[in-house]
Amino acid sequence: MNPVRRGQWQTASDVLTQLTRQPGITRAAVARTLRLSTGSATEVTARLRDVHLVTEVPAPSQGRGRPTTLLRAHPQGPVVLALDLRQSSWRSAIVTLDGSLQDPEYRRHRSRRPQVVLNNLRRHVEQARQQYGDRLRMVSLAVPGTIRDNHLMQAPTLEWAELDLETVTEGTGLPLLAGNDATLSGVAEARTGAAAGAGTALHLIIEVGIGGTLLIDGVPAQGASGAGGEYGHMPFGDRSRACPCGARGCWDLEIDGRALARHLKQGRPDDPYAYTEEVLRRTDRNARAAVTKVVSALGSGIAGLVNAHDPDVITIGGLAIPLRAAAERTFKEAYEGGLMTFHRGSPPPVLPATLPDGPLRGAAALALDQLTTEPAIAAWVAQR
Amino acid sequence: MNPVRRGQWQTASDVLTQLTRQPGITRAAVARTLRLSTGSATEVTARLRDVHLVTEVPAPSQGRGRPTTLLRAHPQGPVVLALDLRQSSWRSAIVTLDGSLQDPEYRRHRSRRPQVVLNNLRRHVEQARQQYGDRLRMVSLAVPGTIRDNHLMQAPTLEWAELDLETVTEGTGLPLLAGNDATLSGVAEARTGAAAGAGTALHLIIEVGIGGTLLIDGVPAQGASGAGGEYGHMPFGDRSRACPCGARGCWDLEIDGRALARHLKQGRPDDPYAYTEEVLRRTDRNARAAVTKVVSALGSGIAGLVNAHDPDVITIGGLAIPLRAAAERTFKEAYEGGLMTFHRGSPPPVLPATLPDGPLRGAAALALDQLTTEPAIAAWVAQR
DNA sequence: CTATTAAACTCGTCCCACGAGCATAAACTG
DNA sequence: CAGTTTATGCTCGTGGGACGAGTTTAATAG
Repeated sequence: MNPVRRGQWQTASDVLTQLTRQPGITRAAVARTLRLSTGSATEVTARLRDVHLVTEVPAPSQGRGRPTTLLRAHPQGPVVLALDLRQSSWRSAIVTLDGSLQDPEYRRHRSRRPQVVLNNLRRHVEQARQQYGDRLRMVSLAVPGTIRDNHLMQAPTLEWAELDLETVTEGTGLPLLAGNDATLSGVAEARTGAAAGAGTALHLIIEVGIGGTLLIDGVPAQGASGAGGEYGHMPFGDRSRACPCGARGCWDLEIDGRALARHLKQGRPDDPYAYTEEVLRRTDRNARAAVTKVVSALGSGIAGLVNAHDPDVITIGGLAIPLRAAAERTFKEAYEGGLMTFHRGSPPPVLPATLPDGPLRGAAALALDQLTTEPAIAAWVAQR
Repeated sequence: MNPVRRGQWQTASDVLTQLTRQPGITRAAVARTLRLSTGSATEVTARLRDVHLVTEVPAPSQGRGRPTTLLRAHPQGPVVLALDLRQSSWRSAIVTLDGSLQDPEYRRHRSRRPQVVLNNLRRHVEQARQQYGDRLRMVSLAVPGTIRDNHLMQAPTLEWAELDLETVTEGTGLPLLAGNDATLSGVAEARTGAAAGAGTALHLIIEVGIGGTLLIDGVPAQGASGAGGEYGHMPFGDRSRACPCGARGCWDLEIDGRALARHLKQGRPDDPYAYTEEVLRRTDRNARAAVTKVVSALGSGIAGLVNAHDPDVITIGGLAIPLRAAAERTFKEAYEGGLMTFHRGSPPPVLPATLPDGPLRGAAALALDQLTTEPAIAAWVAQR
């Protein structure tokens, strides 16, 4: 990376960051929020146009005054390939600087063997590389498992062993950004979803076990190697229970289908996700009691995390939404009861997540963060 | 705050930040780490000299070549008043941009009544204001309690009720930065102590209960209102036990003198800190067993936090150091046993904190962060 | 004393943010 | 419909400051 002249592209970088964070923003609005003079705004947009980073389209007029323009990603501008790997399928999209998703794809796995799946992804990357050439700058991948330095460490739902994910971009020279799906959906919520604008947000999602992330100004606390956010493996539960993760008393074991089955005195369900949905549909007393216990464990755990992190807002996703809905009162009691007294006056709201394609959007967002840095812009300009 | 010209004082700000983070750094070293050309280095230091922000003293020569200079805070440069309020005393120091502490003071409280103590602090602030005039830019205050927007919410050791701390700077127009002492000592450790250089660090300190903070690149995760870091109030403990904080099953209740007393079937000690030291001095079987239980709760709790945050390093302070030392083996087992399998290959090190005046230094560091921002520099220059 | 080395200084160049003044495109107004 | 109001965009002169090439300086090594 060549040394970039200090201050060069500084304002351009700020403008592009605004654009990714608020797609569809007008040029005048950018100038206002960045406190740019109209002269600077003219200049910086002209420069960004010249280097094929943005285009402008007339904005619908909003009252008096000369109408402004909407900033859009340039049709020959840089793009990111976002991938979302799930248990039985994967999806992808090409993402532009204004955060819009193009060429969405959805494919079911024919085989779930890691090599086969990764090979399919690699072919997809190569194809995008063919189609977009140098416009494709980065590949971002959401995975339902613990990620550490672009390696998959463990993936309970996929049932894969440790694995190097960089094979996906091998040979293309494209940088890869792999991340946990729960973390990435948290990023999406914190930027454009239910936690938009929050300084500190906590995102939690139940599928099999519970995952999540702490977000500070929209940036996930990923830890030393990117494995942060494994809230399911904090010892909120019964120490006599061993968790497949290797630890004991994990919260994970108290809040998903496995916990429900245990309360209902049944064996470990094959598919804890489907099993949870099943139990939620039941109306009998035993099922309700089991759900209540799980919801209580959920609420008090969240309260503990609120005590620790003091978030502005908590977003919950996956099964946490129907679980809470099935026992709102229990949730409220467990949540508020677990808070330190001074939080109870106005407990931070626990909101359902709103973005269905959260992991994909979050993956895209983190990749776009890279593209809008000064060095990345300078590299893009130099290469043209 | 006037709009500051974009990019103005950018490099100057970077240089000053370097100076606060590595006191005693040479001009040549700054230029290298910031990748400044020698021309820019000459220019920026000249400018900083002109506005009384730095001075240079000849550096001891280190081999061949023209000798460089050490950057020092200018004798007429801006300063911060750092205050560290403790249970039975308070201390203060004037801190300059190179992080050196001047005019250290140490006073015991004559009365512990909040109004009296705060009044003494206020008088001290006024005195510093007299002495330093406009050079004094900010007051930073470390408090052993939960802080929220410069209000003290609860302080178990001080036994104070809710309180507005801004009375301390009232009438002076000086900005106040109040923070929890454990959080601030974490800042100090992450900048110049045992966790120096860590991207993600976790700091935990046991006095009465356990406090701490998560630090990302030396910046504490303070949460929505600054009350983050109350790790003692996560439900790692027995849910049947109510905590004075209002919640149940708090970790706090498992790792300090109160826990030891419970294990030893004694009542709540008046001074849990002194009580812990007492028990640590005992060599009888009961005492050892009680300590072992507490150390085990400490180790497995830390493991849970490592699972959640994936820090590079954990620093422990206060009674956590002698407690662990009293049962190293138990600690290691509880800690490593509580980690997710993939962390066990190289568990993040748990290091004793090294800075005795951590809260004071951390308070100073956060205040200096403010002083070295571009707007603050511009304001300083404009005012002269 | 001379060569070597690392760092500082000088100066021309260029990028770009800003502000003042002017131009423009819409919506109101009578 | 013509004039007014309003928000925005454009032009251009100014100036700060980062950079790099070339030069100078102050130390050590031999």
